Amino acid sequence: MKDYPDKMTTEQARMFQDDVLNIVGQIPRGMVTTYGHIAALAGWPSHSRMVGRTLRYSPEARLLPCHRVVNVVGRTAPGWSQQRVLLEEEGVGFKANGHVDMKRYLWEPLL
DNA sequence: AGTTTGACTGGAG
DNA sequence: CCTCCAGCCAAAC
Repeated sequence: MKDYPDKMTTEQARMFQDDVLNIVGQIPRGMVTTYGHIAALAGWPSHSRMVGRTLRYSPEARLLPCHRVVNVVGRTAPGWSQQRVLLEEEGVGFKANGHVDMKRYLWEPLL
């Protein structure tokens, strides 16, 4: 029994990236979600890193609220200080350590 | 075809 | 709370 997922085909990778972008477009204003949640919702729970890569390099991501994606502890993306500003503008609160207060602002997409 | 690289994650110290 | 560190895995080298 396979207890690990199959390696992605390039076709599956393409679909995964489409799903990621669609999911990001659904994050409500003033909320955030995580790379892991998005990967799981797209059907590949172990591909959180690929979610990050998709948002970083996909041109379409520019048109989406990708600033609403943070890591599992509420950490904003490395080298993108504007992300915090954008989130605070829509009311997302940060803790003293510079992380999003996930207790209040995490949006968990319905499966 | 082998190695390195991350917008990641969970756990250890 | 913070800093490694191992595991992760498609992509880029």
